[in-house]
Amino acid sequence: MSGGRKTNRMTIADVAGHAGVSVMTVSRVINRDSKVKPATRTSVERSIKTLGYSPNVAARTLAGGKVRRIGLLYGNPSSAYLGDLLVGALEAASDVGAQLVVERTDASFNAANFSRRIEHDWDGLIVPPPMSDSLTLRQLVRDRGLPTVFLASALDTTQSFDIRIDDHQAAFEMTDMLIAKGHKRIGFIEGHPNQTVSAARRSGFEEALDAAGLDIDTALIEQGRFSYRSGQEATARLLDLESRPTAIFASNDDMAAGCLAGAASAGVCVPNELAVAGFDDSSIATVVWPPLSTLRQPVAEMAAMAVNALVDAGRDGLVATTRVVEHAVIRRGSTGD
Amino acid sequence: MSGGRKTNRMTIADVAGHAGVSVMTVSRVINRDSKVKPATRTSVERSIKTLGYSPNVAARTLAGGKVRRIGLLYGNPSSAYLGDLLVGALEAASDVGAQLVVERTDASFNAANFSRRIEHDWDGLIVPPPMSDSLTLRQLVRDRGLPTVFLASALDTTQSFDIRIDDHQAAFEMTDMLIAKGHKRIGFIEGHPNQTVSAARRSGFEEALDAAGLDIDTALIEQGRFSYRSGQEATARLLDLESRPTAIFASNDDMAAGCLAGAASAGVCVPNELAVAGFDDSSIATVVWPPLSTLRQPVAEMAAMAVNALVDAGRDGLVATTRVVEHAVIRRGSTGD
DNA sequence: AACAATAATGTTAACGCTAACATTCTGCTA
DNA sequence: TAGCAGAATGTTAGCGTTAACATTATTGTT
Repeated sequence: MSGGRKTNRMTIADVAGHAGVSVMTVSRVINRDSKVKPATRTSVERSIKTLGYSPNVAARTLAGGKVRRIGLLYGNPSSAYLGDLLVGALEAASDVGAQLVVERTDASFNAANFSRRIEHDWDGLIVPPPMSDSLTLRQLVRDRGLPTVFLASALDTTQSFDIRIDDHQAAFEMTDMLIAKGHKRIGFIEGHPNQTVSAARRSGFEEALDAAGLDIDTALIEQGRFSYRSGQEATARLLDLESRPTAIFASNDDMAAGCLAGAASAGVCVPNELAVAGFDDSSIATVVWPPLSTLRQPVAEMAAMAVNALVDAGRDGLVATTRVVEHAVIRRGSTGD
Repeated sequence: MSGGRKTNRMTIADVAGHAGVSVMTVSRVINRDSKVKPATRTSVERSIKTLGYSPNVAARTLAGGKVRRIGLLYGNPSSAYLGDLLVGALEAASDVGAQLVVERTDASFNAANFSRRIEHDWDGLIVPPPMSDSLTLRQLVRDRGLPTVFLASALDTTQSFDIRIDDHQAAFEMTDMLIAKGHKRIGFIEGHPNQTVSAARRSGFEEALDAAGLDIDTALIEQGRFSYRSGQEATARLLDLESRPTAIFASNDDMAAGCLAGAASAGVCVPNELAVAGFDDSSIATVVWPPLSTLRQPVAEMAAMAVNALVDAGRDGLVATTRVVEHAVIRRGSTGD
């Protein structure tokens, strides 16, 4: 058996030896201390990679007197997202030896209880949707001075640190792709009215039509709520129209999946008679048939960025900015690709 | 306020001073070591209470040489599971001051590279499905003496530490529920032939029919692969039969969702003309319409149990056992509840 | 009463890391 | 080219706790 209590896990000393520097230099690299020569930093980073080293949280906490605890609010019902999010955050956290503390919260979070958590449990916070659209929450963390990263909100703010994709542009590109395939009557299922990304995606859709010289027919635009059911119902209505759309662009994958079901029960064959596109590239996209063409946002990377931003900001606090990351149009069977 | 992280918290030494004993005696009291005179124990406990002392998790884990770093293999494509799993594991880990290290692995994992990780990166390992069915992996970790918990495998082994539900019994109960609703012709969509739970679930299904005095009609049993598509296709075949089933029990929720789609395109109304049941209570279950009746396994708790088992076992290694946890039949719209 | 056992307690050295200070390089001035 | 400021790196000393071993009480035995 493993008997020996002395596990030979990599320590900072091993890395130091491998890189031919002192442990302190390694520590500086890990902690993003500025006073390290780029060449040294690179070499140390290579050693870290080679040896598969990752810092020991307990030791850092003990020695540093600090706690690098990052809270992550979750409660996303369409929670394929959650898996990706956690994986990305966890990987980044383990690289820098931070601890991830997850917390379930619904929209009606309790501000008092929340304050206590801020006080005692978190040194930083990551807020994914739908909570990232909460102005109350944004205000609260700003007041309390808690470094916080908001994910995937289309809120137009310069007061907080946000990481998101360009939803407008993304929707534009997806619509453009459909137009390029020859579709002229494209249905659109809008997202939940409470979430800021909904409007951004819709405006991207409309701009693309406009740019292609196509009319914006409001009869083809249905209000959804980001749920499978709402997508299914919206589709039923769209397929009931005098002149049916030949494509439907749903504002998320859940609704696109609902759309597929709606098409099936209306006896409409996807993608031959109807092209369907989703948004998010969540796990549901490849679980349905045909697999959904959709728009990928790099959820895991965004989470990793959030962790790194918080860790980097440790000393000086987070500077309010919005980082817009790359998205990608993913073509799959539902649009005949 | 929250700025002052350098708290003058009580340490074990303060308690020792106050009680007039050595730090080690205090440590023994805290750790419930038997070899402490009752009088001493009482006195130390009083001092602890008086001073409001509570042990420092970081220092304990550092000094204790217990399991600190727990690997978690992921790569489950139907990854609503992943979110739950990570949340459960993360919560438990943060309670005991353990560190979670996630790692993506596909079935064709590289044994050599894996060994290195065992050597350096993990003190314990959690293996969810589908990897938990890998005999190769089981052998590997056993050889290397790495404490490992396998989740949700129906593999019949006494050699490793497993946490799972009773798939056979669970499938039995679900089937029984359908029978109780008056269904006499129940279709069954079996899981992927590579995964051990598939057979367990099928045998539970068959036993329930048997117990109710119903025939086992092999025409009503379709082979699936745990995917939406396979569920959809199996359903198409089942609904094509001379005498259709009035209910279909799919071995997981993905296939049940596919079943819903298959029913819709065949113009069969769920639940009026066909009851549908799934298995797992994954997030897809409540995302589709009607929401799926399904069988819940407490994924988050199982993950938490795994973390705790690994931490507890730190000293003496994990004793091979199988822990069977409670499942529950969840009734929702797809069976008319 | 003297002496093993055994129980109870104490001492010392890690655990892996970082703060604070110490030292050694750079590049650049005069 | 000596000399110096500042950048880069190194050294030392803990952080609070427990493992392992060392020592001292206590008990029972003859």
